[in-house]
Amino acid sequence: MPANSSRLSHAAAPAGPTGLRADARHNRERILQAAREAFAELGIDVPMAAIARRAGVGVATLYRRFPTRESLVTEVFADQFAACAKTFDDALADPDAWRGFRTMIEKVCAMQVVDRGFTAAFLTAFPDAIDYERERTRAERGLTELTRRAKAAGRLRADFEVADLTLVLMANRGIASGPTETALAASRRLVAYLLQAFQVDHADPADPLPPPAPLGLDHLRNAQVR
Amino acid sequence: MPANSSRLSHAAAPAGPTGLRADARHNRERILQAAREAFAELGIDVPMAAIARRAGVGVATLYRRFPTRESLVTEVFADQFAACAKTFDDALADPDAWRGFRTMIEKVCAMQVVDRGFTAAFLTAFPDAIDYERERTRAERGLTELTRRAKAAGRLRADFEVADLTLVLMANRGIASGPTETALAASRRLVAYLLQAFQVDHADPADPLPPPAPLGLDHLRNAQVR
DNA sequence: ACATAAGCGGAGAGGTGCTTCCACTTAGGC
DNA sequence: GCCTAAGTGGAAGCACCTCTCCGCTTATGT
Repeated sequence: MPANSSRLSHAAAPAGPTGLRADARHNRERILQAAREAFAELGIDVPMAAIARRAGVGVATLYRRFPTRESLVTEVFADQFAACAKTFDDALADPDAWRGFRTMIEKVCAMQVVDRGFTAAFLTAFPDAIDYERERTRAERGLTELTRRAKAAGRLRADFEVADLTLVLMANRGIASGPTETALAASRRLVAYLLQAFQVDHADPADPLPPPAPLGLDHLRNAQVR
Repeated sequence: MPANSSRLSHAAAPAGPTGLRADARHNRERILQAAREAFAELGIDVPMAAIARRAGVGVATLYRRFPTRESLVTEVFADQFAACAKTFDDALADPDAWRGFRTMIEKVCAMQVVDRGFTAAFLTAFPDAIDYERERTRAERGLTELTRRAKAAGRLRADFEVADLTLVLMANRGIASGPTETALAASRRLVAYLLQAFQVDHADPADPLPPPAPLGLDHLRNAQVR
């Protein structure tokens, strides 16, 4: 690749961020699809080779396109993020503050169970993936607002903290093993219990909650749960 | 080792199950101690070599004494089991059925958080470790009785299922990452919420729980949570 | 059609953990 | 003190995963 620019007609192509050859672009898609499936089924730790095999390409191709596991995960869960963000927006748009709050929790927890690795990707988040950072801030803002509104509507107990949402996600994560159907049923029941406990008329002044743990969404990082 | 039994005075020794040479017995203790620490700090997946190093013995020694990781875990968590069993007994002995039920949950959850790998050992349980099986049956019986009594006392909601206790443990397991102090605080708060939801006066007939997931204590097996 | 850069796959280097083998050391009964 | 079986540690054989290098293939503009 000499700096000599006498003829650059060749490498021109679509020039955009997707300036890939047609076949390469196609392969990229296949890899993403394969990774999506593999992550969902086996968790984010699946060997890169397994993804490559499933995609029908060599490992080298995989690595060329996504130099790090992180970059692959980031890309794969991009739309999952979008879905998650949409969930927040929907919740915020709901005129019934409590219903918004409630369905938000229910939906996110279901997502978490159905697609293993989603949480890991979203919250465990590789610290330096910029987009994640942005999304997370956005998420945190939405959650705060949802909480505020649900309290204002007089349905959410006053001693509920935004950090408790992290608590829910972490707890729900513990549920996400075993066959999806079972896990989903378990998750639904757990969430139902928790939502009942979160309602204002269930707070018992004679029996106050222990202080909230200092948990931010980023505390799901050290995912070492086994 | 010729079958010739002309002089068997040698290999006699204490003959009991602990018929080990003094130094070997000593090493065995050191291994157990090291394993206990390692499991608690790093989880049950710590490399065998790490345990050996910490114990100041060679890997071979470790493997000779505990041919499988399972056998080591079984041995290490034996007393932890005893503690757990005692918790059940205490709970059953409490004249206040609800208090018994409640403190049982609180204590077990705390144990689960403080000593990672405890759950894994106890519930994930290697299917064939006989003692575990027995302990688990015993545990299940105790839990059933505790549940029954708490309901009879009119404090525990009627639609609570014994399987929900598994739910609590699984949820709590999701909490157990991060520094112990934080995890403990989080766990305490989660448990408090759940206990409130479990009380009879919080059940809302207009808003029934989703059906319980078919979870037995043994469903914590496929521990792949990450 | 052809030249050329882009793309490709597989082999293999390097790292980590599990488990076994084997030559050496040592406890402990005589 | 001596002898022997019991015990020991480290090295080596596997298996698995990550990531890179390199010679071959193929799309694509002219």
